[in-house]
Amino acid sequence: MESLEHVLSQSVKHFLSDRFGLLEPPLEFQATRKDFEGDITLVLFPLLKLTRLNPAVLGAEIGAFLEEYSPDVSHYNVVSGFLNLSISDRYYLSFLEGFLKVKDYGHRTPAVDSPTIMVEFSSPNTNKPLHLGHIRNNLLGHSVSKILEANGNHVIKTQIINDRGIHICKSMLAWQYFGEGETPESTGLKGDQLVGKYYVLFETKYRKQLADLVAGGKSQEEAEKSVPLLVEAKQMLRQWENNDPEIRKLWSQMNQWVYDGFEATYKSLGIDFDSYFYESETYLLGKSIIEEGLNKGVFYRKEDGSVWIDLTNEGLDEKLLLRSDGTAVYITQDIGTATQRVADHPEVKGMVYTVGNEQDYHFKVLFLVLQKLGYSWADSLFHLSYGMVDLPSGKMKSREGTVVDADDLIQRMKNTAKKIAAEHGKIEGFDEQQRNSLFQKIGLGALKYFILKVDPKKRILFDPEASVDFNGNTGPFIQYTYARIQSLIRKIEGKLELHLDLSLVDKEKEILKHLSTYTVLIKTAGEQYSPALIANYLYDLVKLFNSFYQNVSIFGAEDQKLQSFRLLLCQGVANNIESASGLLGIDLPDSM
RNA sequence: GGACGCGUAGCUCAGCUGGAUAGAGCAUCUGCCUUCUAAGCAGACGGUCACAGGUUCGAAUCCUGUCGCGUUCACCA
Repeated sequence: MESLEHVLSQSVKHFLSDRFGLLEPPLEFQATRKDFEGDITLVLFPLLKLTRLNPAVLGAEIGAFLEEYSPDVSHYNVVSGFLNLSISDRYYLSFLEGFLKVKDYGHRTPAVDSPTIMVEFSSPNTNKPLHLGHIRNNLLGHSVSKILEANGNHVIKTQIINDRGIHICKSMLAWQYFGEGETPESTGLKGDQLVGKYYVLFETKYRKQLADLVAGGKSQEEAEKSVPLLVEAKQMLRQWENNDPEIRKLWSQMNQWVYDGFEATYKSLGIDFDSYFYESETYLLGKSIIEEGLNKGVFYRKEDGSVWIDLTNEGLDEKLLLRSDGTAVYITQDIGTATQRVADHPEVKGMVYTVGNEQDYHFKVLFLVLQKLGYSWADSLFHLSYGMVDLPSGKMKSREGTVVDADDLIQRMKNTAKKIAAEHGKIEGFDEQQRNSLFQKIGLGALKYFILKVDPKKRILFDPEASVDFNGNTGPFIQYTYARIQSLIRKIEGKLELHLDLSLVDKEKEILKHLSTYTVLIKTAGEQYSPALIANYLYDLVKLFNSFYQNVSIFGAEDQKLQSFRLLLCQGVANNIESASGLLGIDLPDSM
């Protein structure tokens, strides 16, 4: 179905062309403001100069034309420079008819030849558990994946796991010294929590040794270089790089513990991946591409042997790509990983990197490098950059123990859901399993919505003391509305038929108007990689619905036709809540 | 110092490529459960859209400058 705006544009263009000879007139439609009569408004200002008419006259001419020739326009009024058009109820009713016919109205199903986009998110280190920052990353990446799918793309969800380096050696070393053979099984701890415990222990012991050295008369600088634990950790990293079997074995085992732990967290977040890349397998990649770039003259070599790219023409700096000793730096590896991904998945046409905004500069450089190397896919790279999640006390710092642990937080959200549900007392008939599933849905719904409703590029202030709200502009509000509708739907007897010759009240029409913007919303959310737009849409929808629900009687409708329509309207809203919530990864309960 | 991002009600946030009197939630205060789920609805209170210029019929939105907050500019990742 063509959008209303499109249909009206065509008519108005027709008119302006016949009447004034205007071929490409600037037409700007917007929703009519509440205080005025009408549904959709044409802004006349841009047309005044071109037609040499004053707004009242021009508005009346266009309005009269539409009223006569457009079946959708029932009447019009002109207020200052705005032509307000009232749209017929029939239009909205037939819109609903079409809306109900398809599942996930407004979403496009990927076709065989649709583009494939790789979305990277999460990408954790393997030395400690996930925290609140990762939660934002995961929720964003996962939601954007779904939004891109809804826009008709194939999506491969992936991550690059930072599984090697000094950080994991620290955990390994501390475990060797102090672990006494502890395992997730023996302690009952999640694997990532266990490994994280030894990382923290390493840091504690390290600082103790450092302090002792300084107290023993060494300078700070000298001491930092000679702390025995750190020296050993570095030694361990060298052994790892030399493929020392013992070290590799321990490394594999501890990483596996961490992966199992991460999977449990992903599972409770409702998140999954299609492919995994490991830094241990990709960190050596990229060097050959640097050689290529040298040959092409994209890069240059300094006297000491290091390789650089000059980005001063792009307003950036000169950037190191390969150390003078020939070893790779961070970006070397990223160049390698990107090309590896396309080698593994030749169908990939674009990539999205979900990484915090502190790496904005890095990705600018990376994308420029890849473009200059001439890869066809390099123009379709996007850094999904997001703001930090800060605490009232400032930045989260693992060293100061102010990190909000992901598993803890999820558990706390569930507990809050449980507490509030108990206060409401509406779940008497639920068995244990139903209750748990409900608390899970609501607690996580609250958390996901809380994080996703904020524009990705803004930082989020998160106060762990002031618990996330469950009233107002929240996930549970949306879930609650859905549950209310399900309760209505359960009461339906017989088959519902939609008649198009009804007269609608404002509250009904407002909902239909809102639903009719969904298709454009999905497109915009995809273009802007923004789950926040979906969240805000959902909130507006649910608010409109609740106002309708509380002010218009559904089963008390005057006649059968009207009752059927209202129930179908509820059905449409429920379907739409389901579609949109799905894009945010928010699950919906049938009752709560 | 250069670059990038942000600055809207006491707090947390919306405000699309400029459009009518800047919107929600939380908090505070009023009403509404004998009728479809009150995690709700109806309403009140609350704003020099950081500041100053500019562009124009019109600016929270675009441009310039200033201030504030954050990030970044490593042969770290």
